[in-house]
Amino acid sequence: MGVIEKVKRALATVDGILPLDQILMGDCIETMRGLPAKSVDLIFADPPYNLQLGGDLSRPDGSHVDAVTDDWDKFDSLGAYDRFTREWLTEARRILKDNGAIWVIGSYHNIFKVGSAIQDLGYWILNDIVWRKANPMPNFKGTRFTNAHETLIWASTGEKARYTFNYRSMKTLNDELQMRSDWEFPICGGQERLKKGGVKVHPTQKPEALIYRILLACTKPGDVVLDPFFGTGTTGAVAKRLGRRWIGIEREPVYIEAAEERIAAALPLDESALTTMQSPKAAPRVAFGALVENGMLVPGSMLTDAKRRWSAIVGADGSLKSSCGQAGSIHKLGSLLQNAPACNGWTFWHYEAADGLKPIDALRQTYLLATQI
Amino acid sequence: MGVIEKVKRALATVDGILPLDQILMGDCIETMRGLPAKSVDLIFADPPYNLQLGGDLSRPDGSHVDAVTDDWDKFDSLGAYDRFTREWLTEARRILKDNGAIWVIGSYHNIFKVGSAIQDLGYWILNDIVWRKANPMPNFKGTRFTNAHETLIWASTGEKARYTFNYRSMKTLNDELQMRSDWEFPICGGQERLKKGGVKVHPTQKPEALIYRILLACTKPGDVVLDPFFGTGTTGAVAKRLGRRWIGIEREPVYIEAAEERIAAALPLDESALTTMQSPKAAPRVAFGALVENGMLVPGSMLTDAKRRWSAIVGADGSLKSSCGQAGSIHKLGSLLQNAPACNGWTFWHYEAADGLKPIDALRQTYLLATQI
DNA sequence: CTGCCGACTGAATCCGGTT
DNA sequence: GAACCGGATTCAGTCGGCA
Repeated sequence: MGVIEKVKRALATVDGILPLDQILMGDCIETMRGLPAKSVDLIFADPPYNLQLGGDLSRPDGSHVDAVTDDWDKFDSLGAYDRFTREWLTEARRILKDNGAIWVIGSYHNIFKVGSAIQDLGYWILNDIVWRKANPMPNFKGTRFTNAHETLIWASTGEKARYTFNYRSMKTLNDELQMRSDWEFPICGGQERLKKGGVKVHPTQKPEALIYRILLACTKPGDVVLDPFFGTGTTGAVAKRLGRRWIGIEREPVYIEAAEERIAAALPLDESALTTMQSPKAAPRVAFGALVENGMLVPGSMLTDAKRRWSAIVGADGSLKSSCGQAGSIHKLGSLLQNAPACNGWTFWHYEAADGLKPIDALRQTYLLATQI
Repeated sequence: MGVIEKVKRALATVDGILPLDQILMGDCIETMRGLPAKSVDLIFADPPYNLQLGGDLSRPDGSHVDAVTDDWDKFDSLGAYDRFTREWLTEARRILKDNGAIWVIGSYHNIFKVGSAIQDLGYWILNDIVWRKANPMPNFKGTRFTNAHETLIWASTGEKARYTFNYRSMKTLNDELQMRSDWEFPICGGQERLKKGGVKVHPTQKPEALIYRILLACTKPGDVVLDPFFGTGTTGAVAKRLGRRWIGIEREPVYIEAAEERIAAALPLDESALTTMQSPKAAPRVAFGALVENGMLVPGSMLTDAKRRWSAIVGADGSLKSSCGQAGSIHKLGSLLQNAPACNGWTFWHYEAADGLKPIDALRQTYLLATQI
């Protein structure tokens, strides 16, 4: 640990001052002990899964599967993993504000231990969320079902605790349907996947779209998000983009270095580039929010109707806000402004393209083309 | 309990004879204790979820836990549910054959306790499966994500245990793609939903399609399926349709009555429909040498791989010899040349047919057809 | 510049019968 | 029970090379 980190941790401990927008190098549990009680709004945690892989695995074509063999995923026994889980979850609950909440992601290897501990420690589960992978690794030997999803648990600090849930944002993001407990995203790859010398920096980097949705749903701008298993800093990068404050805890200097660089390059929303995220596999129906989530339309950009009589600003959740303060989905705001009973937002709203005004439906078509074929 | 049931249970206990295709009335755990060890092939269990609903929780002895009003009670109910879960899962493991398996369905209220117990008791989790509800109940208050799925756990009796998985059947069922761990079905309604006087008989009747896929994937015709929380007998009805034997345990006479009626009306599929896609493993083994013996390949002829990178000469004994002097079976030489841990010689090696290069597996298929019919 | 083809890859508890 | 060895087994997507 460097001098600066030591000073930061000392400050955090003695004065109750949070080391915001920083990575604390060190052991997860020990470092959490140095953070003040009831001080953060949200915790996102991607702990080791305790995979217990047997021998090598090869594909039908004979090539070798690159497994997660890192030391940080090794535990002596199921009991040891259980104790580790309960220890960090205990610290997490101490650090959370009363109205805070926690998200934990895992697979069947560990999520039942995590969920069980969460319940035992007095948290109150609000939902379990399924991340359906659009492109999971197949089961090469044909011995089981393709392991095509991971599970997230969302819990408040207790049964009576209040918590943040931006219901409208989620509904708008999902094209005016309630957001369900099953979410589909592709695994993290392509440009988004951090590499060094052509080799992936971290074996289990999570997609930004996943964290984006969580932070959008469960935090307000300015809220403090703690990630005790920071890795290469997906949580930090998304928090910065969304105007949230963040704290990361990470043990491995290699990951920290990659994360620092990555977060420094991340742009807050109104400046962020068009291609920050990978396209997800498209559902037949495209939610307007998906275009925003995937960077095809930048939050803060302006839409108008074809004759530029009305204009509106795109929100981070895929909502639109007009200059006179009205807001809603693309369809709802269109009908409001025109004082019409209904409106097809896809053809009504236009964006400024390089070669002139175009309906946002063109973006939807592009999106479909990019993701369907 | 009627006299007949008593006699049946006595038989099961004393003689190790299974009471097949019958509903045993009684407490789940107590009745399971009367069944012989290592006697059933599959257990499907839909235990009560009633963890956080206050007074609905039943203790293992059948008594009801009072409404949860304070922390002490909450801990007590959580602990009571945990003990109940571990008790019935312990009996289940005793009853299962070594090569048997168990499926349990639950929601976030109970599935983490169930999964944790399954791991602690020595079962080996094979997959967790997500049932995505096509038509879930919305979250009326808008306070959380729509709870649109339930989770199933599939586990064998231990890490090294064999288990049944009809891979080909599942792949065929899924349009020639591996079956994934996320399944979509509508909730049980319409004609399928059992009603009496317009009121649903059971509050949580599961769709037959769900059980159908499970039994098709994890049992063979004639296998014995036990459902310790039989309810209105979905497991029995599907088992009968699919030509599997079944045993149900249920406490409530109302459910039993509905189940008996329902199962009596269920029609078995005829045998031809039960013939599912076979794994190649089930086909008789053909020695490569047999093809040579039968003149389908002439000793001295040349085989190559699909890209003609390697070639070898067929020996009179069905061995292959490469130009660089290496020799062995079709599999061994394939792996040697490629420097791979393993190789399926049937698909690796090709012969020169009239219409181009073909895998020698085609010859095997011809041979099988000629000798089987 | 585009389009096609091949190589590569991702949190994976990944074989089974016979000697 | 260990060792042997026959032989079954993959989906979606990205990226680079080449025509």
